[in-house]
Amino acid sequence: MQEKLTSSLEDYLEVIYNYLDKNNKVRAIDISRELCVSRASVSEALKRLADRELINYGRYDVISLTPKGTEQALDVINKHNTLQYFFEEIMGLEHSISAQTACKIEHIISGEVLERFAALKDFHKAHPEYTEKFKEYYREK
Amino acid sequence: MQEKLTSSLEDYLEVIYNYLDKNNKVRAIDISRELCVSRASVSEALKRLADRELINYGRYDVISLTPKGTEQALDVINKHNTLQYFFEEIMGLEHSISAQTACKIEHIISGEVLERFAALKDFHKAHPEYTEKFKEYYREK
DNA sequence: TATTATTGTAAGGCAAGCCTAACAAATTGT
DNA sequence: ACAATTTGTTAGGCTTGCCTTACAATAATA
Repeated sequence: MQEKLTSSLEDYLEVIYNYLDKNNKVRAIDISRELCVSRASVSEALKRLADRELINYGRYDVISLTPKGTEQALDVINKHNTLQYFFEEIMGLEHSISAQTACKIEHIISGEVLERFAALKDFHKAHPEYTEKFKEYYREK
Repeated sequence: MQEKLTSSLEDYLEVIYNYLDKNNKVRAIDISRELCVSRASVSEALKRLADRELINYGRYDVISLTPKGTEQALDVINKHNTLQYFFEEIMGLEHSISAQTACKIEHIISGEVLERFAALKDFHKAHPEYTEKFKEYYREK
C-alpha cells in the first residue's frame, strides 16, 4: 500500500524524524538548513509529504509525522545505519565518507540487499577476526 | 576537466560501449530497447552526449565513442564489474539482483569507495576462506 | 503596541528525463 | 524503382526538484 517515495522525499522524511528526535520540533527552515535547499523547496516538499499523509501539516502549522510517515522514516534510517556500519566498520572508510555514501545508497537498495548487509553486520560482530583480516590486508597495500 | 555526468547519461554511455563491443555498431533503436526508453528519449540523450564530445554523432549518422567517451564508459563499466563481483561473489546474492544493484550504485560511489571495493575483491581472491565464512554464516541462518 | 526580523508561501523559471504523436529519412522487399 | 516498413527527429507535454523574488504571517523586541 505504501508507494515508493523518491530519494528526495525520503531525505526530507529522514531529516524530519531525526530533527524531531533531537529537538522535539522542526520548522521548515531547520529542514532547509539541514538539506541545504531553499525554504521554498522545503515548502513544496512538505506539501507533497502531507498529500501522501506522511506528515501532519497545514499552512504555518507545526510539523509532525503520521504513523505511516514514522514507519517509512525508520525504514530509511535503518538502511542508513546498516550501510554506514558497513562502510565505516567493515570497509574501514572515514566516518564522513561512510555517511555520505550510505546517504545515497539508502534510497536505492531493495529489502533483500539490505538484509544481506544486516547479516554481514551481525557476522562481523560475532566474528570480527574474519572481517578484520581485510582491514589488515588493505592497510598493508 | 571531465565534468560529472548524470546517472542517465552514464547509462547511455555504458550501453553504447557494451553494444559496440558486441556488435560493432549501435543504432538509436538498439539503445532504446536496451534501456527501455522511447526512441525520442535516446535522440535527446545522444544530442547531449555529442554536445559533451563523448560520442561522434550527427543526424542519421553512425554512433561512435570519442576517446573521452570511451574513457568514461570504461570507468563506469569498471565500477559496475567491481560492484557486481561484490554482490554476487562476496555477498552471495543472485546474479540478476547483483546486476541491478550494481547498476544503481555505480553512478553514486566515489573513486575512493570504489577502490575499497576493488581491494575487497583482491582480498577475496587471495583469501577466499575469510569471506567464505560469511556465506556459511548467512546460509545457516 | 509598533517596529523589525524571521519564517513560510506563492509565483514564475529552469534543467533533466521521460513520454506520445506526427513527420522525415532510410532501408527493405517486391 | 516504388511501396511499405523501420528508424530517427521534432514538437509539445508532463513531473520532479531545485531556484529567486516578492509578499504574507508570525515572533521578537524596543
